[in-house]
Amino acid sequence: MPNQNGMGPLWWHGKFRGCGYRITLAREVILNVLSKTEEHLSAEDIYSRIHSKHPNIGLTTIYRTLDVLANLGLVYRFDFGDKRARYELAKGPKGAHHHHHLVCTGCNRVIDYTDFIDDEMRLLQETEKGLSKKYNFRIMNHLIQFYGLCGNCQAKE
Amino acid sequence: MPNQNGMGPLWWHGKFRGCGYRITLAREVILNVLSKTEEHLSAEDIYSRIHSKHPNIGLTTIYRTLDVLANLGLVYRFDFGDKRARYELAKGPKGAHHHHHLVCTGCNRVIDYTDFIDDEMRLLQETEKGLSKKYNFRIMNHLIQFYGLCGNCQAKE
DNA sequence: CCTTTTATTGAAAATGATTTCCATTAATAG
DNA sequence: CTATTAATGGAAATCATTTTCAATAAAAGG
Repeated sequence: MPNQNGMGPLWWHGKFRGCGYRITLAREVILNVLSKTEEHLSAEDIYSRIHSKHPNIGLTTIYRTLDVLANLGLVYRFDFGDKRARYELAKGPKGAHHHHHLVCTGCNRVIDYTDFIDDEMRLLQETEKGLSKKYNFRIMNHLIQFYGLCGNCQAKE
Repeated sequence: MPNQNGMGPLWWHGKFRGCGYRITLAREVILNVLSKTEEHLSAEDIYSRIHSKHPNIGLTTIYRTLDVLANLGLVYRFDFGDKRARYELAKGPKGAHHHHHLVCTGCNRVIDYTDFIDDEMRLLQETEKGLSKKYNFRIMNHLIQFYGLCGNCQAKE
């Protein structure tokens, strides 16, 4: 039985192999960083966190790996308005809580929220069903974000 | 009385002046292009459409104007995954229909939909109210997009 | 209408995140 | 263990967007 969180064959190895991708150190390390943080890391963020321990892993590889991961659906890519892509594990071994984002347009801070998610999901599912049929569109994913000013940035006004 | 759609002082002149911005030919022309299309134009798209008639309006000005317009809330900026910002008039003189987007990840085509918008808006308003209070966040805007494959791209699979 | 103030502009150069190139390395099949 | 070929890193290239800076032109005040 594949291990769900610790040592041994990791949960994502199967998916990787199934798609013809190889398991490499860089990929292990990158997924490991992502699975250990709640933050929304950019490619360079990941590079920095890795570099001291793995000086031989280049930034290019990080970009490439994030691309693969996003294509496999293991990682979500977001744009929070700070001119660089930011990434989040789609679903950790324990199944991360589904959430959406509040994005502060003042300081680019991002707050994850799970409130109202159930209502949102219910509506989204209905909407997706309706839209799929009407527009002959196979919906794979959705994005919901709220933009505004966080407490700090409101004070600065 | 400011004219709502034709000649004379345009609906947005007041807002512009009020914020200390000047009314210039470039801005007139750019807003005019945006108000006459249903498409989601990029800065370069606008440049192309303008250039033959106004060869003296530079791309830089278009970027700058779109920035001003977005800051004023007259225009929305979107990322549909084709590596360039795309713009849409927030609300024409006649009050454009509020809508959201279906984005095809295969060909980057975008479909505007208005279906379910009422239900969405109702939920969004409740959610916004709750989130504003809980996180002390002043919500100014939201983004909802669905990603998937359009009919054409499904066929190509 | 004319002058002054200063926002706006265009062209060229700079920026910076992301990609591409290509020779080298290493994961996997057999 | 060897052959096959995906993966890698470093340097160079891309390319949308910004910045710089001198020239232009709105708008305000006579």
